[in-house]
Amino acid sequence: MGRVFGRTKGDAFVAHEAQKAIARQSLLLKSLPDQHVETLLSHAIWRQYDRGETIFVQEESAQAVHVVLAGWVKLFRMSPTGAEAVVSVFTRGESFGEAVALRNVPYPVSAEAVSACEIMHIPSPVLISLMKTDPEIGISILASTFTHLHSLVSQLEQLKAQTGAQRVAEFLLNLCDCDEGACEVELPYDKMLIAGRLGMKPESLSRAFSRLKAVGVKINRNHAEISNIPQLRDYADSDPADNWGR
Amino acid sequence: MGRVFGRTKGDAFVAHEAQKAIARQSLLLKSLPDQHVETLLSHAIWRQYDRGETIFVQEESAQAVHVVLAGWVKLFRMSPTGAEAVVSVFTRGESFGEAVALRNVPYPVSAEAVSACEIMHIPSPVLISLMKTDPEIGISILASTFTHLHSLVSQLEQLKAQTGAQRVAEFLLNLCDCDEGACEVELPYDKMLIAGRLGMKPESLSRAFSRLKAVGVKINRNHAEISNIPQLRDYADSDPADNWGR
DNA sequence: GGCGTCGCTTGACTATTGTCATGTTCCCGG
DNA sequence: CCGGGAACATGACAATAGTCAAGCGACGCC
Repeated sequence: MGRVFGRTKGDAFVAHEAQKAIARQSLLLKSLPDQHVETLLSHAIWRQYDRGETIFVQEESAQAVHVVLAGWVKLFRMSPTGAEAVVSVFTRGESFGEAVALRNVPYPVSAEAVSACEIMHIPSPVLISLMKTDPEIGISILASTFTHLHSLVSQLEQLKAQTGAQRVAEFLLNLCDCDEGACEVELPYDKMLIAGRLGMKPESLSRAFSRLKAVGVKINRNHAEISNIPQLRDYADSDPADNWGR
Repeated sequence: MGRVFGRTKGDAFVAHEAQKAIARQSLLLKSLPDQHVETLLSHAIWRQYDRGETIFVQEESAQAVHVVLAGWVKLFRMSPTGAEAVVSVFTRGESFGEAVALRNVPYPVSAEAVSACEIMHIPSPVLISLMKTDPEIGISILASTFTHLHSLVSQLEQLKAQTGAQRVAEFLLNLCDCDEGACEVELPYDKMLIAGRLGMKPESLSRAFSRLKAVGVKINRNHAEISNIPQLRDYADSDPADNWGR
């Protein structure tokens, strides 16, 4: 199998139109003029990764921006003691590594495929040279970066101000399309990862799910039923200090 | 007093050279060509704020990038229940609001002066027009933004992987100049804010300080003595699960 | 088709943190 | 110099989350 760079980091493939279409719809590219998009697509490196494969590791220096076309990718940090902190989880149409790629600094996190993945890598020199011809590209990159910044801020707020069960409730609510009545959703990746993403242990996640039964949530394998969305939202935003019935 | 825009948001003042010098050394400006720096300085709005004064609030739309010249500023989020989550605390030479200013989107956080402050505001139109002439500006802004991103990632890791006392230990270590032997530092702002910044209640911070006595830390008012920096670092990075002597 | 691994759940126990109440000290304004 | 209030410390208690251990069940591999 053709290993690019001779490293065991993903197998190269040739992009089909369907894959390019996904890339075009990504937050990073969708607001750029077509001409630039085509340039970027034609210089991109396309790879697929198996579940568990490493995409890059902390401290490695950044050479590309990554756009997920299919599958799920987690960004995480290892603390000196070996504890893993999941920083974010990305899927189809999302991109990461923007701010790092342009500065040639080391990644602050590691990235790993948590399911089979297809990823498009845009080499940073391509991006930089294009940016010199059109500052609009810079704005686009800033937009993506800001989205990440925003999501990190939200996570911080949640960790600091909510209990585990409440964070799980918000997680479920984000999965729902509708915003009232009942809803059924599939959990997008396994519970161990969900636990990590929400800053808790798998055991605590299990218990959080049990607790949510009281506010009309039923979990079966990776399938979740929410009987009353507003009720769940109330729970998620309620003050843990108030003695909520229970 | 001359309220700019007729709002009660800071008093305008005319910048002295000393203040401009601080601005020039800020991460945001220091790598830019002199010519651009002068343009930005000459278009900047200079204001001072009293302790407790609001600089901007969440949801307000961003119109400028902010550079702290003196004093301390906190960025925080209010959860629906009224709990406050401190996202970051900035001081002399640091800037915030870069990513938001360029997109004209609402701030995800509120900003408040926690001590008397002097702040330089660079209106975003000035920045944007300059960016169109020189994409290097975009890179500079991305650099600042990346620094914030990185610090948020570190905070997330700490919150997810360390106990309160360990976070306090890291906080103290960041305050030290030296990296071995003993050290004395002043706590830069009051303990309530430190507690917020580290994601805990003031009571927990008090207890964390007591605990740190066991690893050679003495706190007296806002003065801290660390008798052995490597020992403290070991403590901060040790695994809470291991039964560390105690 | 059996079997082992791994993800997941549950229970018992411990540790950490938040909450509430109380008391001290310090700072600021009369 | 004397209150009054805010910041801070401390104790008792409750709630929450982590740890350890055991057990279940699905999936893949031989």
